Amino acid sequence: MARIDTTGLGDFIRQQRDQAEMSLRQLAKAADVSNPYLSQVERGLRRPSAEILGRIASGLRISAESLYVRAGFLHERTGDEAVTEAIAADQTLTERQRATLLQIYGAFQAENRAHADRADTDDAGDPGDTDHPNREEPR
Amino acid sequence: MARIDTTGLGDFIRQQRDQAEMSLRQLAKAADVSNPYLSQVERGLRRPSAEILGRIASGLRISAESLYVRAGFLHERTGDEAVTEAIAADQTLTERQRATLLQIYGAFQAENRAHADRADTDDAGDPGDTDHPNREEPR
DNA sequence: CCAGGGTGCTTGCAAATGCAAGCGGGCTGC
DNA sequence: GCAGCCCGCTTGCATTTGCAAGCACCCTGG
Repeated sequence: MARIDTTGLGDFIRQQRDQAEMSLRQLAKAADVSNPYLSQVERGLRRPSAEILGRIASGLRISAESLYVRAGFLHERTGDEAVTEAIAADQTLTERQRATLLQIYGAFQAENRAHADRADTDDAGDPGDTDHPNREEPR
Repeated sequence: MARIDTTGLGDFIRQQRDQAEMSLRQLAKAADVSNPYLSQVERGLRRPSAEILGRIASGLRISAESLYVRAGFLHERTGDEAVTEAIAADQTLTERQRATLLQIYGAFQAENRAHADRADTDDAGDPGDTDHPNREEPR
């Protein structure tokens, strides 16, 4: 009983597979992975390599990143981390432009924090009533 | 025989290691990976698992993502994709703030494009792969 | 000269990955 | 009944990962 215990990853995969209403063999074929191995992965008996993980992700039509995060190969990034990192890493911007963006971003966050602090009493100004679900559609 | 040909990943790691002025053994220790194995990885003889890859990334003080991209486990996201996605997905901002940031970002890019256009005509769209891998700035 | 430490590389070997083949069981239709 | 086709799971087994130990080489310095 080599209890490898990658549970969470396997559960997640199975959950996604159920949600997509695919059988284990269907996903195995779509992901180009043998069905016995996929079965073992889903039950946490085996720890799939990154390549297999990527294929499973593509078979599930989800981003590989989410699986890597689930597998613990990539640490989850909260929204603000993602933004600051992405901006800092963007080589298409000049250093000054990056700094400007980061500054504005920080100001927005500070503003929101201040708002949140005195949330209940004073709610003048920003009518944050409806946030339109814009085109960001997870596929 | 088994020419695995993960070249590009190994070269990238060695290049980053050189740039950080670390010896192979130093990086091996920092990454908690055996030095023979790291040597083989750098020469493209072995294909490291995601876990080892993550450890190497941490030893190099670079993001794990860049290594995954290099290893072909994650498709590359150009800087602007990453930024726009991150901003659009950030739920700590109001819709208006997101729109503002995206607008500013777009303006910066347009500005840079204009600059690049009248800078020189030869450099076509090729994103130079070896220039600046996204090295995170220590804050 | 040669101990001591540095560099990277080669060599077996335990352990893990990933698969082909096969197993038991549940349906449907002939 | 039973042939055919699904479902998921178990079982060997070739291949690969990743490491401990050891090799050859280059510097310093006592």
